[in-house]
Amino acid sequence: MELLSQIVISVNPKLYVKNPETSELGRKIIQQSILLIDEIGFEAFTFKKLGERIGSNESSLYRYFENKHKLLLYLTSWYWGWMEYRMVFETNNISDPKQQLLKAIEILTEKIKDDTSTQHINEAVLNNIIIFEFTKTFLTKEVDQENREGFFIIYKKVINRLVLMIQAAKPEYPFAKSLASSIVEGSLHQHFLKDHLKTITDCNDTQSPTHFYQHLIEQILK
Amino acid sequence: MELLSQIVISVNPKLYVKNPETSELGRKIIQQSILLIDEIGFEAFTFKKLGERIGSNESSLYRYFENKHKLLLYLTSWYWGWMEYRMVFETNNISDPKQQLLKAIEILTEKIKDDTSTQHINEAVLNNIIIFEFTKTFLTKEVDQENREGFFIIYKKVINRLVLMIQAAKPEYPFAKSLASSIVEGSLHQHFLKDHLKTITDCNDTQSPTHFYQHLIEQILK
DNA sequence: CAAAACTGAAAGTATTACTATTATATTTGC
DNA sequence: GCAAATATAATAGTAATACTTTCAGTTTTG
Repeated sequence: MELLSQIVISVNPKLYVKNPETSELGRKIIQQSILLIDEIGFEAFTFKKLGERIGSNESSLYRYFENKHKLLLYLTSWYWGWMEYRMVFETNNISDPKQQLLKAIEILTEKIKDDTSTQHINEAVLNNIIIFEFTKTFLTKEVDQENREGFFIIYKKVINRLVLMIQAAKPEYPFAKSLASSIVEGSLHQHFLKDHLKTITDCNDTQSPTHFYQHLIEQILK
Repeated sequence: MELLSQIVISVNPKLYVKNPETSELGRKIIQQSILLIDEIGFEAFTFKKLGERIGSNESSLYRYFENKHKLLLYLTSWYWGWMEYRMVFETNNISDPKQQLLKAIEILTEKIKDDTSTQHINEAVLNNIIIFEFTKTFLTKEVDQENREGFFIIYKKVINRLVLMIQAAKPEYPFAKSLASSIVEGSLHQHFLKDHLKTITDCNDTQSPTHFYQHLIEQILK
């Protein structure tokens, strides 16, 4: 589904030195970093390699992002901002709380296959990066400070929107927050297992994490 | 609860160059690496720092482990081996499938508070490391090869034991594997959120991840 | 008691993750 | 249209990381 030909997601300005959306080089950094991180993994990814790939000098990239960790936080924030936008846009015309919740879970847990929303961001590849790298962005010794600086605020907003939908569908359920965070993190995990540790998941080409979590929600709402 | 004063957990020999259980230096590496990784985090952890801490040379540590990633795989394998042992030991006298399942979930999701089983391994601190670092051991580009080499086999055995218990309690449930992997990974995640991103979990000092998952299982078994 | 195995000390290498400086190119504001 | 400001590129440099190698001394063991 085509939402808007050119959507703009705003990301915490503390994550960049210079806003990459304001120049050609900045957009190239975003576009190519997504592809390069997907290809070689975040550990092996360096600004030097990215510079070589886009025909730019390493030092120029440091004028946009302090370090590669901040760049990854930028990419993941953009992703969750985009997800929040889709979540609001695609559920606001559904009046039945249960149906709205099921739709939100579909949006949050399905694999992204298309690259439609923006020129320079390939959302399908970015989704792969989220599956592999998102968890690592907060499993660090700096998490408390970075949380205080608001680096995870968009992600928490997404979770809290899901919490509200769970509460609307079943007000007496006592673990709405834990359930919401479990679903979002858990679906990334199930996507990973489906591709790499198949023996400990039921998910495959015919049964997606979306089915698992929608089935789970049906049981809980009963 | 005291299981055995000296339990021995066997770990895939491919994970080490020389078995650390066979020498004083080896046991010191295990003991102090757990404490140091917990203190400074795995990213900042180096063999040089560990060497300084235990009064040994960096090069000596490389005679036990190829690199710090393998050392972390060793520690996490030991942990899951210990969990499997506890899971079997503490549930085999429970005949009711539902009660057995609830007990297994308790063991797998509760925070480890004591350090009772072994001389040189502090299980409570190791549990903290698992919460912070375990997910990162497989979210790498090398996961498929390392999986083929059997580096995650003990973890998969733990999940599969839980799968069998879910199936015994409710044979018609269609997502036993995904549920089992969700519970184990998810409880680590909930423990993390409880300490660092409190606004997106219901877990706290009075309500633990164990309560959340036991409540969830009750709903599913209905 | 000699050989083998283990440990420590020191030095060396390639890479990473930056920072600093200077030169050049491009944009913009008047 | 031109000066000033800004952006980018090129180069060099630094400290730390993640090892590897060599060699010497010490301990274990058959």
